[in-house]
Amino acid sequence: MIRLLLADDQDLVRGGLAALLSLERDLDVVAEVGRGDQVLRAVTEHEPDVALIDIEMAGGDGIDATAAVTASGSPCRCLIVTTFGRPGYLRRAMEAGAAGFVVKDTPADQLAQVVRRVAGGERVVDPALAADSLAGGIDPLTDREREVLRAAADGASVRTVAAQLHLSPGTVRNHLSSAIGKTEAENRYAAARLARDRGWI
Amino acid sequence: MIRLLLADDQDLVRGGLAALLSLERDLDVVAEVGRGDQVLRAVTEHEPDVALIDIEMAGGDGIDATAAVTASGSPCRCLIVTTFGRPGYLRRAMEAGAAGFVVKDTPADQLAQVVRRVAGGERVVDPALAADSLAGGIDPLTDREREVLRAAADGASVRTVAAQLHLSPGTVRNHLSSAIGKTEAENRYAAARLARDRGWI
DNA sequence: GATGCCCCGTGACAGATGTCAGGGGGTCAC
DNA sequence: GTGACCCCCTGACATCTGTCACGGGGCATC
Repeated sequence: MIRLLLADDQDLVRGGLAALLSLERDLDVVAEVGRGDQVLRAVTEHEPDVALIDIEMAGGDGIDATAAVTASGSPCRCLIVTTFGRPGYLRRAMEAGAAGFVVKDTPADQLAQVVRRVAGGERVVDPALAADSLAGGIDPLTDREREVLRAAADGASVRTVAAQLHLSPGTVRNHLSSAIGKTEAENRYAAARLARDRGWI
Repeated sequence: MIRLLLADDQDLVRGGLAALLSLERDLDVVAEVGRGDQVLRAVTEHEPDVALIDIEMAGGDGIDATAAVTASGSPCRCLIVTTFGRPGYLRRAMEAGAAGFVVKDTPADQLAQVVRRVAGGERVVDPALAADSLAGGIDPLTDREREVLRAAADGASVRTVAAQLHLSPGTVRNHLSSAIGKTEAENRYAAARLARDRGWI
């Protein structure tokens, strides 16, 4: 039997996945959690072979949870199952020690097979996504640029961002301008959107 | 037997819901679709009693799909099952003739009961959401304002938006200004974010 | 020590943006 | 037919934004 942990903040999705995977004779869902920061504890407590982890969860990023499991030295293998196939997510997940990465568009009948391969020691990555990730290139932004872009992403004025980060307005504008140039966007908002889609911020 | 149609663009979620609902003896999933614009055809073809429809789908809004089913005169009752509990979504769904509205945070073991109640003729609405909806107020935007705001939301320039909607740049700026005023936002992007969170666009 | 990169800041410029006043046209309800 | 809306457009204005040139300081690496 392959023991599974499910981490997803949407109850219906989690329950659905549990029902789906329980149809397989060799799979056993031994625990479910609804928050990223509960993953590690559940892993140590229930000792699953594979943890299926969503990225965007209330209460902690799934990638952080993956990193925590990896750092703990647990033999549990983390399989990211996420809505958003952003190249940056894939890269960050792999850096965090994930053993697999699939998007929720994956056909339902393939999930069990992916779980088995991950449990068997393989690394399983959505092939289309892997290509995107290579094509998308690496993050050209500096730490400050990321920070400023993130702060400005939802429409805050330059003055607000400057006050928030304890910078002069001119400096904020310079960082934004630089980020806009690097992303080849038309303005800060398009730049923020691009950076987010690529998983840079 | 209650006949069900599932509409969700994420294969894993759809498959999970199907597995979950198939555990119930009185429920029968007779069809699945992955696009909003395929809902109506599937309804006429398979004649389900209840259609579970996601809102945010590739290939057509679930609310539009609900409206189409309602307009067709089909006896099929539409139950919106969505990630985002935005007040405006609820209102729009109800206007489109939805018979129920639940978020994906709903406990998995309650879904079947909701489906039965909807099939039985009840209107079932997430209670917390209904309260939000009443508190959130109604959409003050005009059709044009919504359209312009949506087009400008991801960073397109005024010129681009104007060309896209066949308007003069000045008119676009006037609509945007009006929308900004109504949402009490600082700029178009903050206005777009606010309007989206409230389900207005 | 020189070079390179990043950070922080200033000043200046063109162009974009948000706002306002004003005008013409359409539709709908009273 | 008179308002009350909404739509579309114009022109003008102050402000914000994106860009550039320039400087100083810190911290690496060679």
